[in-house]
Amino acid sequence: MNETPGFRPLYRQVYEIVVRRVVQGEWRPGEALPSEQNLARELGVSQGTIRKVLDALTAEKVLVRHQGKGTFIAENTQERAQFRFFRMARPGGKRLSPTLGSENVRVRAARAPERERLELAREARVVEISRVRLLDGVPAIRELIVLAADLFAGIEKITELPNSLYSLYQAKFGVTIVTTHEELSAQLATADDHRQIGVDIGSPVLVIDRLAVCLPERKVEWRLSRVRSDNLVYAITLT
Amino acid sequence: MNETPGFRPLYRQVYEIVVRRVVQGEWRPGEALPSEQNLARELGVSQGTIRKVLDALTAEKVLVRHQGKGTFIAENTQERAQFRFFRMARPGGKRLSPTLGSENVRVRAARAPERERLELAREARVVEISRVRLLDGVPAIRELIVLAADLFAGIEKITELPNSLYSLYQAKFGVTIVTTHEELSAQLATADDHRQIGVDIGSPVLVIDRLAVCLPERKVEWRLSRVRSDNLVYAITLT
DNA sequence: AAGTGGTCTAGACCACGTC
DNA sequence: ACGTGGTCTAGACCACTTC
Repeated sequence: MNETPGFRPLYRQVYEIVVRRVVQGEWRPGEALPSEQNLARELGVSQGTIRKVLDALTAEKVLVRHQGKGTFIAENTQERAQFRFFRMARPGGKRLSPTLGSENVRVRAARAPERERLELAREARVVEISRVRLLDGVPAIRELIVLAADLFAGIEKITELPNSLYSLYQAKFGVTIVTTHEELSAQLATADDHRQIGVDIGSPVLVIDRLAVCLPERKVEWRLSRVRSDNLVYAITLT
Repeated sequence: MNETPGFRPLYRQVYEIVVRRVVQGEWRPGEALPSEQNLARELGVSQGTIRKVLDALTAEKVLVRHQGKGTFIAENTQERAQFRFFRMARPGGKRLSPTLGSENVRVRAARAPERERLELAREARVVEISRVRLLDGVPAIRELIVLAADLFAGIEKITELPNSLYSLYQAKFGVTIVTTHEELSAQLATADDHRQIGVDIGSPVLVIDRLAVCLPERKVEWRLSRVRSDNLVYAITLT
């Protein structure tokens, strides 16, 4: 008579404990966690069990481990965040990093489609960021970003937003993006595209509709990017 | 004085042994491998070590494991291969499965760009497959597929190619695709696009340039897909 | 009941980085 | 020399499947 209706392995519980402590900011980005031995003793489990947890969080890119040094909170540094979630490249090769063109930030009430995508309450507010980014100095991307305002209080007061917003989210607001869902399509350039990124009206643009999810599972950012498609590709490896 | 110039952990060597046996077809797709205990004994390592290897191959989707039953060679069934490497969907939701429109297969000498992409010798031959695929019954995708002919001898004699070629590659030619590199861009529909998938000339199409890599690392397929972009997206989750 | 993968432990030793 | 993560082992027990 073994019912075991809700069997949950020990490492699962330990995983949740560690995640909670990471999310609460017990260790800052770049800082080291206690060693495996110490964590194991502290939580009353064996080294093998805590190891399984730390390895899982490393696979999720929440932690980084260095043999001989320790286990650290992963830093969403500019470069790292860039190469992880920004996937534009030249055909056949070199990954690109965008630089900032112009930007515009405002806080306003959420509209219906935004509430739906971000799963917000009726009276919720959002931060809207619209900006133009350059590739090799040429205007190439239009971005419209919508954030759940409750998580990013005061972001509109930051004058110069960094290149990679995800490192800002982590450093200033404690929001770690771990997953994004993207939908790509091809569309024709509009008059606005022409004005902002200089493409001819009716030329092809790649449109990326992205929903970003943070560590304690929550949808926090909706981003629409329109990218000029001349001599430029979205590069991805599936495994 | 410990030089350890080429230190390689035991599980690495075991991994290569198991991969070799899988590639040589010692077990057929769907068939069970020996149990962990038996494999461990056979290879002279502990259960923990063989376990690490089998878990890695499971992560690579080469094996599938079922508690209480055993470890099996993963089958690239139609549905599975579809959902793994075919990423078209309706906006906001439902993944789609294509069906076959028309197809055309021929074997010919490799051209220069094909030799370069597939890393083929000067005198190599390739299989060229061009086909049109339907989504919900409507012509939607033009595919041009180029294969290294030496691995797929006789494929041109197969009259009706299956929906997912990757399951065919595995079942009939022992080629297991494990990775693909894709480059996406937006382009304008050509006269050929109009003829074959019915889009207006000058409307936007999503172009996917894919290079597929099989298990003992080798580039085996180059595929160019042109997809109509009305009410259709390429859906992907980044982690 | 028997066999499989999944979990968990305790302990040993190794490679790496730092002091 | 020391502490860290990385590897490897041996053994126990658990949950799941099949007979």
